[in-house]
Amino acid sequence: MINAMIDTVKIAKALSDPVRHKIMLMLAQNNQECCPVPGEVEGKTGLCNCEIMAKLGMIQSRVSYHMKELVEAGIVAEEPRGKWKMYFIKTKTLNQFLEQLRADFKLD
Amino acid sequence: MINAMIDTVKIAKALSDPVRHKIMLMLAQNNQECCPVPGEVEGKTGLCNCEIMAKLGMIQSRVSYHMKELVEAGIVAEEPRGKWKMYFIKTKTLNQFLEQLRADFKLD
DNA sequence: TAATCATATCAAATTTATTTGATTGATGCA
DNA sequence: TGCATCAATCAAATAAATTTGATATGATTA
Repeated sequence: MINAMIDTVKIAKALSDPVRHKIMLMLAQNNQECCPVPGEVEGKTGLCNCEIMAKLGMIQSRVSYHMKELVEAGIVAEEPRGKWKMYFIKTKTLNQFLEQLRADFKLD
Repeated sequence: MINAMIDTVKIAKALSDPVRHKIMLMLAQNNQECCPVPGEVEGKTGLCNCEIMAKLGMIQSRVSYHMKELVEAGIVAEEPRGKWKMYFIKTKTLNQFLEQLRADFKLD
């Protein structure tokens, strides 16, 4: 499979909102408590929408909006689990993002 | 000197605008043509405002606004050179930014 | 000093992003 | 089927970011 082009501006924008940053931290910590079937993608377990709502104390449509932004930026994967939806951090894409920045800005 | 705290959300926001991303790429390429005294910070040469305006074809106040955003995010340094102002990419801070993301998101 | 040049700042206009509450659609279960 | 649950979408409201043109500041030069 050919690597998708990394849109660094788009990913940076996804990470530039405090709510989404918190969500990413949560996803990275592999927490999952409320959903019956823990998911696994790239060796990581995921979170469902309901748990994110609970942890952040935010209403459903707000969480849904931000999850969509993260998915569209390509740094979060989603997978339906019955009427739930599990979200997973896309480690590979984030690594590519960092590599791209490293190359663009000539870092070490 | 103690390392300044890295505000990843703030830096991501700075990088999330296409104009600023272009500017960062330009700064990373060490170009400098129009200014009499090339600057040097962290081993990099810099760019003056006027050259950024010319390269991007943008008016002065617009460039000034974006440079301020980059400086306030901590990823660009500025240094007056007479009536010009030179800008430098802050490689160290960008490296710290990447390291922070790597740790936050448990990347390799 | 006066004029010029480079940049900063400001207010207004515009555009884009975020939040909310309501509604819809889809799934699972009684 | 009918009901309950979870998530997506929509429209409206709000907030934040960006752009522009005008003006101000500060340095250089004639």
